[in-house]
Amino acid sequence: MSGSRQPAAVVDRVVVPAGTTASEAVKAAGLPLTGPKAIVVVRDETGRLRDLDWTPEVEVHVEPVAIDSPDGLSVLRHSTAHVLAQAVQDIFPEAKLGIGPPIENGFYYDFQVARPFQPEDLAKLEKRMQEIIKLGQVFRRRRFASLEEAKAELASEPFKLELVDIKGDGGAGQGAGIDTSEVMEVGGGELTIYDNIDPKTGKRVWGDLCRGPHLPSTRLIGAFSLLRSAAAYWRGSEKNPQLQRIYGTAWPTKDALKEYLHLLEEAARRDHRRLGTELDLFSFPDEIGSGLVVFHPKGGVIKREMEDYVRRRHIEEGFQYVGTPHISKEGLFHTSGHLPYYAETMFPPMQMEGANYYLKAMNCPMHNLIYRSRGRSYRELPLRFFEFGTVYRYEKSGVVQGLTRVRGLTQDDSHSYCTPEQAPDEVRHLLNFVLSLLRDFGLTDYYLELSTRDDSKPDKFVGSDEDWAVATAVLEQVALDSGLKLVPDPGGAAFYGPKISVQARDAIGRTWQMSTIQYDFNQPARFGLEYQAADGSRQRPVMIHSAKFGSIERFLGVLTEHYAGAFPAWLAPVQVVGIPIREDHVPYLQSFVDKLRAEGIRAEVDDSDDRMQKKIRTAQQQKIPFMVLAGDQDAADGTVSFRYRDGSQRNGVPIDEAVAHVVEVVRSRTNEGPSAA
RNA sequence: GCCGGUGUAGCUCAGUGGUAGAGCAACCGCCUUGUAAGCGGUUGGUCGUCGGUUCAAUCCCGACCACCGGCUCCA
Repeated sequence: MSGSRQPAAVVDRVVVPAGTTASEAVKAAGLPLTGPKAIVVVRDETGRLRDLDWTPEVEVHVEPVAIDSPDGLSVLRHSTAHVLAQAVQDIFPEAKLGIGPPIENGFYYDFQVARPFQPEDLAKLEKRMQEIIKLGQVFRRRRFASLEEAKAELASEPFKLELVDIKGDGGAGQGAGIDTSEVMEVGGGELTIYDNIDPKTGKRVWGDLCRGPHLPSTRLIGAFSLLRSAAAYWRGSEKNPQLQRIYGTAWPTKDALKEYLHLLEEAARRDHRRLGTELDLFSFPDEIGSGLVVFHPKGGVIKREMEDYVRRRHIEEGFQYVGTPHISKEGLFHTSGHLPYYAETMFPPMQMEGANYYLKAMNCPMHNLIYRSRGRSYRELPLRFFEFGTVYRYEKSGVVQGLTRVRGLTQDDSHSYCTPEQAPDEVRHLLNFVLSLLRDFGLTDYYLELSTRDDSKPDKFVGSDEDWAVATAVLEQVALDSGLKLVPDPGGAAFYGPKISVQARDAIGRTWQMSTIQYDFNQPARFGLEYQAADGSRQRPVMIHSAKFGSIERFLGVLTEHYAGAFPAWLAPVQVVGIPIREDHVPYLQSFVDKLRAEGIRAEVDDSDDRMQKKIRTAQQQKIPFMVLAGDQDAADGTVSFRYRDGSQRNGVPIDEAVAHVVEVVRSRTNEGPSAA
């Protein structure tokens, strides 16, 4: 979610004369030091952010950074995290400090406390934070003369000591994932603490090991809110103790905070789990088990429309539709190489006739068997298999979530077998195809991620360095050629090869990982896949895995949130509902609806004994694209009257024209409207 | 899997150590209506499951299941 971030105003550099503070220079340049556009830090000539009380020894040119710029917001949030930590230690003196970095739209701080935080605690902490902010405490940077000095001062903070020790190691051996640069200058040779000073007394009231920089004063924290608390493993490893994390958000102004909280509300309103119940789309019966969904008739309509369309498009793009079973003997997954890597996340095997059978967690091994079922010629390549393959994965109990993280899912999975020479074109073809499909469903804003091998963890990946290099280069080139933004994801590759994933932004700016394209040189070798080349020799194909939506279930969830349940007409479970003004208008509307049904439109008449206004309300709540009303007037004129979801109307439309209108909107597969506007 | 929270009617939620209530939905009537809730009535719950404490448990305790928020993980 990207909130109301605005691009930083282009500010001229200001000159800080030797021996004076950055603050004085900013002030001399006539820039604000308070208010919603306050300059809070400066960027020096090396690109490093500096506190406003930084006093360079020689004249420097610096770039003022405003509180509402991306960097300024990070500083604001980082400082707010400090205020939170101070409040926590005021109220819970035994609390030990973890780390407290800014994150997108907010911040968090980790603490070790005797008792996990309760919601009431957050309210108390917010109140204490308000007091601290009101005091206008000053953040002051202080440099430790030595590691020993730092350790002596931080003796009562075991986690901070650990961080200092890590630094003492020379910063080496830090694979465990935490960003120590948050608390200290990695490689910068500096160890600093920020003291919080009460401006009235000049006394130090609190302090925290931190690299900074910080706001000049807590007073600049315009608005903040603590959002939730949760446990988090120290330094990100489940082998370490769990600390209690408090998440919060902070903004330069109350209005900006309000706007962000509205966005969160909007996200909650769109939650597909809630809409799935309200619109009667799907449910997760306890009796079946966690993470296993059933689609109700209305959800089934959307799912079928999606599948029908996607199947047709695959066939148009040269894919051949195949089908495979849900279980297999274990040997198959040994051959493919999946079992050693994923045994823990596959459902445990069942024994039958002396063999172990696994529920399948991936489709590719079975597609490989189809490839191998007979000799293949180079003339067949690229050979493209596609299916809706339902797979089962034993997701840990704590991670199952709605449709986005399930234990049974249907992949729109394809595998292209081609020569290494054909691979770049095939990847390009797939990328264009997946983007066109996403566009067809109304997702038009995306960027790419390139997931590569982590060379420091060779046991997580199989294959030679050369093969990885080739595969990665092919994907990278295609990604670059697409012109889309490309974000690296080191270490994110599957064990058998690198991947491109498409991240799509939804209507309220959240991004979701959708399609993936993976280059795999491993499985063809493991399965001994071959084709006969033009010269008669036997050659090894490469295979390219691709899922367009990833999982049909998840994509339906994403679409539900993207459209807030108001699906485009072509996907809507009920496309038209007829609303009679009076009970005796039902037959008139029924004949209209029959005409629509003859055209394949999903239409019905609301013949309940509710009043017309109530029927409109019901149809609105069900987010039905076309409401069609008819009373005496329309019946006499041979017309109907449209009310659309957005409340707009088109009255007195002749029957045939009305039918043609609905049919046109539905068949166009437009993702807009419909509306009279 | 780990930490915390939650679990009462189809949905949203009250409630209490003495075997339960509202609104909406559903059903039955009355009303006959032109663009977001007409009126009345009825039905509906082993209070997530199992065990314990107690004369008595929906309420207290424990285990399990599920969901929510995170962490970790995500072929």
